[in-house]
Amino acid sequence: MKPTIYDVAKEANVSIATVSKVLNNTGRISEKTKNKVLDIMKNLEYQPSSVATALTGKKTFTIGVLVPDIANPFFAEVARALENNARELGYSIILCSTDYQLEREHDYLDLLIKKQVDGIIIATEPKDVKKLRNLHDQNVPCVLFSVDHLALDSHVVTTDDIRGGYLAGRYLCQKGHRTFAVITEPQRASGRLRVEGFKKALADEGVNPADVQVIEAKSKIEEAKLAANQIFQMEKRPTAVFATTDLIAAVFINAARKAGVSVPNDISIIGFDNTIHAEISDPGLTTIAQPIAKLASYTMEQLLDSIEDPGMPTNRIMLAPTLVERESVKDLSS
Amino acid sequence: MKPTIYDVAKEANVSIATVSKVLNNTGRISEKTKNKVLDIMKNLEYQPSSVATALTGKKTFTIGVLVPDIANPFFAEVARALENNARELGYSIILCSTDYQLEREHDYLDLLIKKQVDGIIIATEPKDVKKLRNLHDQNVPCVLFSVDHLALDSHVVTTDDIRGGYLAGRYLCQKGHRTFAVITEPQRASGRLRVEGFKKALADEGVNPADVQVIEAKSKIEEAKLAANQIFQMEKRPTAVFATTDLIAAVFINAARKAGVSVPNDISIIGFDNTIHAEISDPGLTTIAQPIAKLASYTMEQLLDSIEDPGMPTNRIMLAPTLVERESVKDLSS
DNA sequence: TTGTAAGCGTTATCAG
DNA sequence: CTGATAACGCTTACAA
Repeated sequence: MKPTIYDVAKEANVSIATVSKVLNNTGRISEKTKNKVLDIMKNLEYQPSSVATALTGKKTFTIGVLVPDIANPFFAEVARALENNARELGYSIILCSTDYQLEREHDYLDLLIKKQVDGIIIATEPKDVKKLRNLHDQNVPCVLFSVDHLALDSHVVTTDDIRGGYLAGRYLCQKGHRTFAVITEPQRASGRLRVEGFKKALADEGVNPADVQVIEAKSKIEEAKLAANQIFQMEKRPTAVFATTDLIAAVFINAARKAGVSVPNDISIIGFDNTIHAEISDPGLTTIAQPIAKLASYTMEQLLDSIEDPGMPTNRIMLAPTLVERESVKDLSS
Repeated sequence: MKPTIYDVAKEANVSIATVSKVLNNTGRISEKTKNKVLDIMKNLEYQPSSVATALTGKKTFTIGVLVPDIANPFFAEVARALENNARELGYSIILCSTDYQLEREHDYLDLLIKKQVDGIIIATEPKDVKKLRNLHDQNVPCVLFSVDHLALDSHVVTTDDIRGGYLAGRYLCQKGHRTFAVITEPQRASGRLRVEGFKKALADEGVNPADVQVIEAKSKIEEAKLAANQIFQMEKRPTAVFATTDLIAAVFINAARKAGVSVPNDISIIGFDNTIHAEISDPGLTTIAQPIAKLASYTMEQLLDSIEDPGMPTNRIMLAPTLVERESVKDLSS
């Protein structure tokens, strides 16, 4: 059996209270006994049980992270960033990948509550407001990551999607483009916001947003391929395309090659997220980068703050995306 | 505050023992009180604290998963598969991404022990045998996933890498190829095994394995690019290349295009892992698929079994990979 | 400076 | 069938 605090106490001829105190550096204890206890702990390879600690101390130092799909490169990056932050702060992460299924999300939420996690980070599109309200009522601190929902008053840390779309639109216009198509995920609020920002940029640059052809596709290979081909067959083919995810854009590039359309010579494309797809595709994909590391650290900060002070006002933090220039957009202006 | 078993008991005018019994369906209790208690639990939205349960019952229903990098598509898939299995079996997963750093691995291992996880799945290359022995001594069930180490006698579930390499080699030979290069990760044991199998296949097909040019590269974009270009500049350029990861192969394909070398017309390539890179690349990458879902379910099974019976003999399970044919290999035989 | 004892939310063993 | 009560490993007043 693993040694307990009692084993250490017995071996050191002190009480468990004393051991506890040297463990937590609380109270006052003589250097001598302190060292003795420390020594013995080392010898026995004593590790305090955080289960027991949690039962008394009320904290588990564990937080739950809900993502729709950990195999999606964006969320994988997110998970890595969050986990990194958590580790540095002494927390560990229970990973919950809902596979876009509401039921799993519910199950996980219940599970996390049972496990007494100190907080929850939600990166799945909030469909069931009730359930989330529940969390709030149960005093489980919770922050929404890169998703938003006005009906909820929980903390939110997100990329400024409108601005991201705007950046994409403005960039394309500045490169001399005037006719556009957009491929977007209709279910995701972020997708809609990105398109909104995109159109706003066009308007500001004097292009009629109504002329933009919007095609809907989930961020899956097959759907993206279909959407791409739809664009190649248009009679008035646009000179530039805005895809609201890198996966869609990467598939677009390959589909273009297959259709005998050259990127960026015949058609330009800009993506969103700056995942590995953008880096690996050929030509390299110009894209809007979400500041994942920053998002993650702000998220953890919000979460920990509201663990400390559950009554704190709910902030909505919106971080600016940036444009990463590669080779998928042609300059038509010169 | 969240309701406890005492709240339920008081409300129902029974003892906590009774509540506990209806909760676990143990002992005998009248339908009537049972229903009463059940009702009240529902009303109060009572969730038993699994922290308290863990303290008595000795099980946390949590397992730790160590991966080198969750943002690597292969490990992301692995995490998803493991997590899926775990969820179905009532376990949750603490995700630990070590970023290939030994120190982090140590820290995580200590953490997991403190958290009293019921078991640990290790998918990182075992560098420090001592630490793992420790786990064994501390009676923490543990299974190695897709890595192996003869010095360890823990459970192992892995792909038959030698066979995978063999499949790749045989396939290329059957397609009429006779001159080869290999790009492999030298640090990973799996990389070495894959190459070994590859050479074995060549030998069986009458090709001298000594003629194979082996180039080393980590599975990173930059290194893969370098390795690819090295091959394009060879005076005796091979007709086929075996890359021990899909990422390397995907980068190779793009580098080829940039170098004016056509895949598969001028040179053929075969990858390993069947990640999203293989699917998305153009041309589609012929590759060796690891049976991730199966690996995951066997792993969980081994782990749970050895949680039940810590003394069980340590199995080494090796699952067969399969070849997934796409368009990156040219048939030279006809 | 150190020790005693209550309490955290369960489970499990006995009695009743 | 139901209820006291000890035990799990630790923290934290409060005593000594």
